[in-house]
Amino acid sequence: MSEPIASFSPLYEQIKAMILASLQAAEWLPGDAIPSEMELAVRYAVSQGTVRKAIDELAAQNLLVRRQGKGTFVATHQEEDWQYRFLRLEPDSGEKLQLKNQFLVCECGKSDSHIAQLLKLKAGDPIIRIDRVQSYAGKPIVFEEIWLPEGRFKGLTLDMLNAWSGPVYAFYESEYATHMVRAEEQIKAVLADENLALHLQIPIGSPLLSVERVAFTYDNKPVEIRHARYDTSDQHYDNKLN
Amino acid sequence: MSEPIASFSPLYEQIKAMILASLQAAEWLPGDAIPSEMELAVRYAVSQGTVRKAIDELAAQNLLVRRQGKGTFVATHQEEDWQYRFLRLEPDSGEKLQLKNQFLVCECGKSDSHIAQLLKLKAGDPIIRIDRVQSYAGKPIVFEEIWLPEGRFKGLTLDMLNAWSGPVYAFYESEYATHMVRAEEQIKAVLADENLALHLQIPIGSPLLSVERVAFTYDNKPVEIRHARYDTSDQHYDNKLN
DNA sequence: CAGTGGTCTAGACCACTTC
DNA sequence: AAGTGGTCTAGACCACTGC
Repeated sequence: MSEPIASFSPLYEQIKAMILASLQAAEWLPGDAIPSEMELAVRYAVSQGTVRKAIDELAAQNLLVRRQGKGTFVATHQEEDWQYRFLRLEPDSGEKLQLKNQFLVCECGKSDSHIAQLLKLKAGDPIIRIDRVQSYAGKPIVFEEIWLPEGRFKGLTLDMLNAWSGPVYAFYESEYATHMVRAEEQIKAVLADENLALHLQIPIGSPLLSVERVAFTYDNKPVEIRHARYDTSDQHYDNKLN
Repeated sequence: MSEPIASFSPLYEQIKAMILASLQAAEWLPGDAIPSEMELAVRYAVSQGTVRKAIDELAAQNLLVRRQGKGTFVATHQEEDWQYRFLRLEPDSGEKLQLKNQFLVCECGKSDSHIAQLLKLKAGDPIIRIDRVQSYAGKPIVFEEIWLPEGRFKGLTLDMLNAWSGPVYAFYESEYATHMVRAEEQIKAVLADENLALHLQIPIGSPLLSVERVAFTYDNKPVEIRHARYDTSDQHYDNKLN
């Protein structure tokens, strides 16, 4: 009888947990429809309203997408309007940002202690390091370093990346069954060093936005580190506060 | 019979609109409890569940705060944990940021066309301009210019600001019945000019985060412009992406 | 027309706060 | 014990999609 510590957990939370487990277990894949509310209600032996509340919250977290008349779908970075869901950079003009990708480096190495800690690995664990430049209107405006745990992204090569057109998160999804759910960014202002100046074709000492991102999958596991530098001469980082 | 354009509006949306209207009309003030779900259900002649859904969404937007057993309250910037709800700056150390305020300027003038446009005024309309510096651990790290429409903030003086201890948004709330609901920020990297270098006690040419904010009240009306510069040597702008 | 999600209701009961 | 929000149910009906 001793219901210990966590004093009380509503039914819909348990349903949420079970749906989440199915997502983690890849029982339903990104883009797929999950079973209807009625089916899930039967499966979990609860009322439709309870399933509904569970799905509502998962949809609010952007893990699921509801489409009236059609069903409820697993969120995917492949979708049109999801393409650059985590990108907050925006031209000052208000136009839509269209980025052109160029991958420069993709090599395997050993992680230093900083990256290892962020990815919850041990220092020295094998890691993939990618460099890329992104251009807008012919001008390079983003230089980005990416670190991935080699275990989850075995066999990744520069050629695969350059063959891919579209967002990197869609690539991870389709090639490595890894769906990014959320991310945390830490932003600073820095000065361009020689290397950055070269890649972004700007003078040394130009101000740049430094954006360090950790991205997470379903189980809240960090699986990607990014360190981007944005040239914000003609664009800005856009943020809504609620 | 001609239900025109907006084809369909659920009941709870209409309830939301009516609650919002009461908030705008200051029928319930920040910090106050609004009537119970049952009372509202009677008032609007709908079921409790419908009122509930309306309140749920307003609470999700941080306009209302639910407290089990106590009631539902109008959100306020006076609350402990709401003090710096819109401030995303955070020490790299992970400690809690404790800012010390110093107001430098508070003067009335005429708005230029840029500020006027953002505040939806006419160029030349009277406007209040405030400068301040904020320090952490004895070091000045934020320089901020603030613009307010003179109409809504009549009689604001430098002395009033310096007499106030606490967040500016709590001040607006208690002195000018103006509650901020959301804000939009545009962030860039810039270099410190002579003036900024002086205020932040850093070398000219140091990299700074430029943060331009527009803050809105209930009716989606912009009522405050801020242009802040953050020294991000030992702190960063923290952002969560979902 | 059948199937999906979306809205609305009415009622029971639980958890938390206050008196 | 009374009052608040929180959970759960069962059932009716509406809106949208696709066959």
